[in-house]
Amino acid sequence: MKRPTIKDIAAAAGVSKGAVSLALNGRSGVSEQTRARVLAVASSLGYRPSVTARALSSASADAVGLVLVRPPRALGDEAFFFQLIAGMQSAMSSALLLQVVESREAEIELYRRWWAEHRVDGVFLVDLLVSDPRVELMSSLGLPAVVVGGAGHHGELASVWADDYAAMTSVVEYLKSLGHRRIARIAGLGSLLHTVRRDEAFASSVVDGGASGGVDGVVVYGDYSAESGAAATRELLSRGDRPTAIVYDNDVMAVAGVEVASSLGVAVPAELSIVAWDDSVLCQHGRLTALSRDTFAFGARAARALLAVVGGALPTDVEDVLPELVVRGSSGGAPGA
Amino acid sequence: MKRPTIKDIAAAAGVSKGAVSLALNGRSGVSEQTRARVLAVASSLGYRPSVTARALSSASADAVGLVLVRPPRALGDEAFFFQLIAGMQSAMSSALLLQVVESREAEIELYRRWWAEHRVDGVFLVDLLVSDPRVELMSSLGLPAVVVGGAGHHGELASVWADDYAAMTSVVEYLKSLGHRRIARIAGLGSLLHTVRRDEAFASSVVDGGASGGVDGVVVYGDYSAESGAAATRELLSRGDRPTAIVYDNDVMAVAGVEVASSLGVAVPAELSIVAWDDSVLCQHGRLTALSRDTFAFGARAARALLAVVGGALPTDVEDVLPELVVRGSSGGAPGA
DNA sequence: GACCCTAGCTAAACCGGTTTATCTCCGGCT
DNA sequence: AGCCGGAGATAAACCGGTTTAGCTAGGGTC
Repeated sequence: MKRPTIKDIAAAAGVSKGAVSLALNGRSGVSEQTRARVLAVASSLGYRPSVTARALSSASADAVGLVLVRPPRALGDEAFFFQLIAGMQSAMSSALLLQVVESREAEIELYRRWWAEHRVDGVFLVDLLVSDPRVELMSSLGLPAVVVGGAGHHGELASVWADDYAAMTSVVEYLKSLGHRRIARIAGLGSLLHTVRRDEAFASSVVDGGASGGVDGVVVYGDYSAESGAAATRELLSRGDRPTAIVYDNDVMAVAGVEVASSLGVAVPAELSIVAWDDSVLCQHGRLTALSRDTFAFGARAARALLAVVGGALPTDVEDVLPELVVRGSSGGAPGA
Repeated sequence: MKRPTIKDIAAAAGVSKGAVSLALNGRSGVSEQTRARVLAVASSLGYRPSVTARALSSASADAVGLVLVRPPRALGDEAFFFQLIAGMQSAMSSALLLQVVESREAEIELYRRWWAEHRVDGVFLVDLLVSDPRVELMSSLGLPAVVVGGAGHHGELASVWADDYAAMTSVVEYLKSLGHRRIARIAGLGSLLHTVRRDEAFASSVVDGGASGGVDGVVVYGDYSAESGAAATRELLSRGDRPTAIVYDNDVMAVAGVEVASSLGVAVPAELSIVAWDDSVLCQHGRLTALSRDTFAFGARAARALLAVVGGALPTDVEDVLPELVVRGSSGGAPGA
């Protein structure tokens, strides 16, 4: 009652192991007649190839990898990643090898190992850094990879990204059009590429003269946690010339910001407009104006891109649809405007 | 510059492959002197064993599995699972093989395959059903497994669980003490074991005479989605004798319930008290009274239990701490009480 | 001195596939 | 008739480990 192996099929079909392998993989070297017989025997025996054995002789591993570098406890609140993972899975029939590690060094070591052992066919690269060493690593290893969320082109790698620059510009323009002249930004980790992109867009559209003239823009950095969002908001709101609008880099920080504002007696949106990046159940329920994108679909797109690269396709850059600003109750005209 | 294999070490240390294997795995059959030499050579060469090859010869696979049966898109909003996964990872050094499938049959097929190929050392079983076929399957396969969240004892399997019965009872008692006499419950999938447990506890404590006497209790089933929570709430609130308190089986449905209540002009908590199961950022920000437990720690505990079973320990049942009711703004005295 | 046991090691089989080298047979061409 | 080429198949090597059978040398026992 053991699961049948290629050897059993060979015996049952009266051919050699090698012939069975060729037949099953649709390669030439066996007659159509033999191939048909082998396939028949295989299916009648309920044969399923062993991914483990196959991986050992340097073929497909039937899995792709994702490594997240985070303090594990902080991860659970980030709905973004889970949405992304769910989306990836929806477009893949293979399994996802997931591991959370503490350091970038451990991450790199893991890639080396997984690839050397053919445990994965390819990997997703998230949280791209400015001049990220992983890009070079993938090329030198020859490990198929897709950069997820890092705008622009990265060496020889495929990437799937959304235009953070344009999105940030649209948010600032929206706020300016409402009469805001002191706009703040509570950013995420400054080491991440997309943070830098957003910084650039923010800086550029803030100083941009245009019809509305330049405005005052200040940036404070957080780490996506509610605590850091609250602290940053508190700092901004306690200034003499406090901003009339704040753009947050994620939903958790934005929600924390709303809390702080209300506890300080600052009315939202009458005295302070709040915009969150990345929509979620949290924003929907909190009625937060948010930059919304379909993270699930984004994940699915990333998975398809990775499968293509694994399949030998030339790496391409896929731009996701532009995040759309969903206006809810947390934003409005500037006070006195 | 290829990664060194056991063969390279053998050559460098001047012994056979077999001796190297014995030495590295701390097994008897080699002298301490030889072992030391082999270990020295191995570390100087930066040797890392190949999990793939090792798995093939029926040893450790250095990974554990988790299969989720869900429509993938619905998954992303369930912070619970991601918290759980993050917690699991925090207590494991091995990777997690994660796959989302559409059907229970596919799930079972996956367990068979993963185990036959030694792709995993063990699996987590979540969303336990009433008389779940997986329990029997694990025993017959001999696949180490831990039941996560299914109260009670399951065949020969280890389990990690929280006392849903006691928790539900405490919620109902709390509501009764506030004067509520018509209490409803919006449950999750009726096929899940923990739903049944909560049903039993709910039914029992609702009819329980005690000091406060019996109360009216009705149960409606949802599927954890915001839509189903909203629909169920709408149904309950449009009844003639609408409940004055509703207990939800998860956070997403509870939050949707708050929305519906306010859209129907039913004041929370003045006219309707709402209690959510499983606390989350969502509940915290929505100021929902919720049954809170540390899902992250729960996941970590489950991981440790699985590692123990994989390591050959006798399966045990570990009871998690009792979920604690965190009272926030969504619950209060019954109207007119 | 014959016998047995054991520690310490080697050679080889094995896990379940893929891949390469080799062998045979058959047909076509000159 | 002799030679070549290719199709179809097989045997064997290989991937990187684990495991078992077997060999050798040394020590203890009677």
